[in-house]
Amino acid sequence: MIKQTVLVVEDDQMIRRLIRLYLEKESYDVVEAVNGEEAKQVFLEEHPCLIILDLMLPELSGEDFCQWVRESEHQDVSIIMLTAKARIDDKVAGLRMGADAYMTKPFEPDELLAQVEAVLRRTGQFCQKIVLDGLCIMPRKGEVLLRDQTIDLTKHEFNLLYHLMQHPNVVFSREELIRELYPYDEQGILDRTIDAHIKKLREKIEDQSAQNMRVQTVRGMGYKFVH
Amino acid sequence: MIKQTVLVVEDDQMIRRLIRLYLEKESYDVVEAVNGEEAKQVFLEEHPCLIILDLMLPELSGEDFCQWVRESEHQDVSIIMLTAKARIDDKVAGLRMGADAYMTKPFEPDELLAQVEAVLRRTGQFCQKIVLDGLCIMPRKGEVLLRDQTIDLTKHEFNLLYHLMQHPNVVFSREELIRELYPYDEQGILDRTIDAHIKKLREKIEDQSAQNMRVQTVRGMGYKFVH
DNA sequence: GGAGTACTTGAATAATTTGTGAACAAATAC
DNA sequence: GTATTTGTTCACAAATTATTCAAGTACTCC
Repeated sequence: MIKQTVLVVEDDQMIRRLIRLYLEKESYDVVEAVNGEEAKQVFLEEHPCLIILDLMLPELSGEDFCQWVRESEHQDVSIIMLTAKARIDDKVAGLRMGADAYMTKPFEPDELLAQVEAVLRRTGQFCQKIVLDGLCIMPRKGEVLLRDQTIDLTKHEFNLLYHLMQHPNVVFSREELIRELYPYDEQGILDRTIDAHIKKLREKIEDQSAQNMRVQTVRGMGYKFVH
Repeated sequence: MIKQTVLVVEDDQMIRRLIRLYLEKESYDVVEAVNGEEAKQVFLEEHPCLIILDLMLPELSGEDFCQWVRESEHQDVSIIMLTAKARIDDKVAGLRMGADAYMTKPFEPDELLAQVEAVLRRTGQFCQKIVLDGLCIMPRKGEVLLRDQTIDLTKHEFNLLYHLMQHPNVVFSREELIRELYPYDEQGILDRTIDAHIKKLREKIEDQSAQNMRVQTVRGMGYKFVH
């Protein structure tokens, strides 16, 4: 359920689709752009973990887009360059420009996946997020966004929400949640304590306008995050 | 200045020497091993931040050494695989085994250097500088500029800031920061010590006029550099 | 509708977490 | 070797968060 978003910037629709299919099979979230200008926009909206970037683009070249990313707010995103050029100089230039890896077309999808995996092994954990119904939790940033607005949660509220959002629609007993929140010493914590945390969590993440809550009580069983 | 040791594991003396020369020209510290067994020993003694690993080795194969490293205490070291094999499957297997990059012989030294740079940039040992909100840190020079003014940081303050700035907005627990600051002997260092370093760091890098600090406390979780 | 159980809630209290200055220790420079 | 800088711990205050309790509300099953 934790997804990593990959932005594919490629003007050839067939290749874009191919990459999307392979990535989705490995359960990445895929977003696309067909040129550099569109890529900028999508990049700012989606904060992808990884960009797969064709260098030959209309409008704004891959090189320029790469440079723009490296000067941007989220300069730490990973970039895999993809191009028909096979000359060493291009590869060196691409890497020096800030790419993490460089692949030449035609490429084996398996090789691309292996590259994606290798790159995300290094950087992936920092940009993981779960997005459900306008609520976005980013475990490594310790941040929760409700409709793009940051909301402050305490440690236990955060961990509670994170655990529930990792398994939407699954009911967890209070006992299980206690074990989750107090990994070392859960003894003596009462069920009522979980109720109290759920209450404070709800105050922060529920819209009172909505008829049904995100975190729902399952009478006699526990709580679940519905989606 | 952060010391960067590269371990070259390669049985062919000429290639080993060639790589050493190129790396030393870029002022890396180079250590060598001619087979997997020797590589283990040197690895444990020198704690390199990068391994350039030939796969065809006597005694203990590159694959086995790679696996051993990934199961070891310092499993996060970067690995660039180097081999005469050019088949896609080998490349995929190498990357899946935990390599960060894969190069086939014969290789262009420039390309190898570009790969080294790209890999180290990603694991945070290389980059020339990180600039965020008027604060610029240059790891190779060991220098920090606040609005173009040099500021003096102690070793720990520097490493702390560098690690936080490498991953802006990511929360690091005190425990993680201790591991980062005391890579070989973290035992017995208290959380309070990190607080003390953060305090002194803040005195040096925060403008008291600004309402929110660059280095922020995330209660119950740790610290992060916000951007 | 009533009894019984399960959940919610707000307030009171307890516990934890962080900031801070001072003291001591260790490392480095002179 | 001494002086200076840097690093670590300690102790306490302040702020925040966690937990429990008790009373109130809602739900379910007869």
